[in-house]
Amino acid sequence: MVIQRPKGTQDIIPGTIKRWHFLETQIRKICSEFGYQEIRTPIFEATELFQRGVGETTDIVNKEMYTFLDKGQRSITLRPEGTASVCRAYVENKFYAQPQPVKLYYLGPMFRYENTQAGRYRQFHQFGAEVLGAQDPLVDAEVIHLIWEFYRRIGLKGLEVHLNSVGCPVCRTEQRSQLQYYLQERKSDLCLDCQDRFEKNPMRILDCKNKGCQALTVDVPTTLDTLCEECKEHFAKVQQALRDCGIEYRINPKMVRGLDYYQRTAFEVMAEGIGAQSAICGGGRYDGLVEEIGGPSTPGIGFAMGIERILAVLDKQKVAIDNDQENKVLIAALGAQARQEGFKILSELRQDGVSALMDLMGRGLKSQMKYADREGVRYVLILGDEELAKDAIIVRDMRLGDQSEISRGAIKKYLLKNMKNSKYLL
RNA sequence: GUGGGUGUGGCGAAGUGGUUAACGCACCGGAUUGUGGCUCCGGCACUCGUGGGUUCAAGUCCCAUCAUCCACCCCA
Repeated sequence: MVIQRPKGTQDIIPGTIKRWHFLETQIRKICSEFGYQEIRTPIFEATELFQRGVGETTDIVNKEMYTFLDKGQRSITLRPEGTASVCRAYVENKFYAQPQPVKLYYLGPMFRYENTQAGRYRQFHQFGAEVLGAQDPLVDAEVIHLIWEFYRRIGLKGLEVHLNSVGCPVCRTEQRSQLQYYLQERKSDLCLDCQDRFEKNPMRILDCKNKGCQALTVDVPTTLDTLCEECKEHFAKVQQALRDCGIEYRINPKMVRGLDYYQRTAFEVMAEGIGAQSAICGGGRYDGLVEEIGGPSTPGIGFAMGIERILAVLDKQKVAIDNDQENKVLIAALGAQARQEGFKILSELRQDGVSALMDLMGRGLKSQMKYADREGVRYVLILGDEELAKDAIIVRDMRLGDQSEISRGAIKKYLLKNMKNSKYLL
């Protein structure tokens, strides 16, 4: 039997890699402009990092991790997200001793053992950024601004930013008791998941997708109703700063993210038309996380976006990615001697930085022309016995459909003169 | 983890029990013995996802299994 790729994985093949390159280029560019430096952390980490960082009550840790014992009996996990690793690296490399804040971004594969569906894979890719060491609400706005500007640049439209504040540990206590008090009598009407959440993580009942639970929680005290004074002020400043940089957002007091580490600001970006998995970006503030994994008390905020989902929206909105592969040259050689000579010319052109091809299948001239046409080649250099004898070569311009015979030594000069886009020549 | 749909050549897609499994696209070659994009002609299938079973006979029916798609849950 043919061996297939594992469930939920993909081969990113030449036909689509251009779109990845486009996004990767835009990501590096905007991060550099906003003052973020790339960090590359291991693809696998000690399992405990995610248990403590992401949280024991989350679905990610409970049922979605790729965990195994290595030959030294260490429990290892393929990273399901990037934030915990970045925080670990911040502590391990003593970034807290550098000027703060430390602004980092990452781009790479993540792994979650889930059932696949549209926009959901087991190996998927995230671009994320984190700011560590600053609690100023302006930082929250800067991070969202980066996201907003990135989507604008790559040409996505009609996205919605959902914003909320889930409070700090102080308001969380109040939130929890008010919520439990309110729901106490109707606990039995909640879905089974929510009955479970009632003790473990009552806040998550707020964004349960179950219709019955939603009906029961129409008037519940939300995270915004129970914010402490400091959190309230922080949230107000974040909103002011967002308005100052022209970002449209929608407050959603029932949005609670599924990772335990979030505090205060939480946000998601939603897109339409790509199936049920419409969140293309999620993030928030996690002021307790660095300390949780053993570092000094350090505020932090960040986001992650799914590359595959962005690509899905780009496809859906038919955003054109420009193609910079132009001005190719193909050498059409006829006969053994011409092939040998043609190969020499090919290598010389390549040394001059010209994007050049040659037939490698022993095709006849007609087929080589066809091949050139399909490869989008602009110039075909024809070399046969006749040309060999005269030390000449025919240059055919495929777009104009005309051709002329020139001397072998004049090839480079001819191409230089005619190729509009001279970046392909040294 | 739960529920539904699908699985025929590189891709798309007929065929629902009975001779050598249509067709379209792509690919290769020819018509034009040294010249592309159009046209015409021709070529290109060891396993109809895999493994069992029913039957004189299965791509067509049954079971299992795998993959894939969609949805729930959750998330990027």
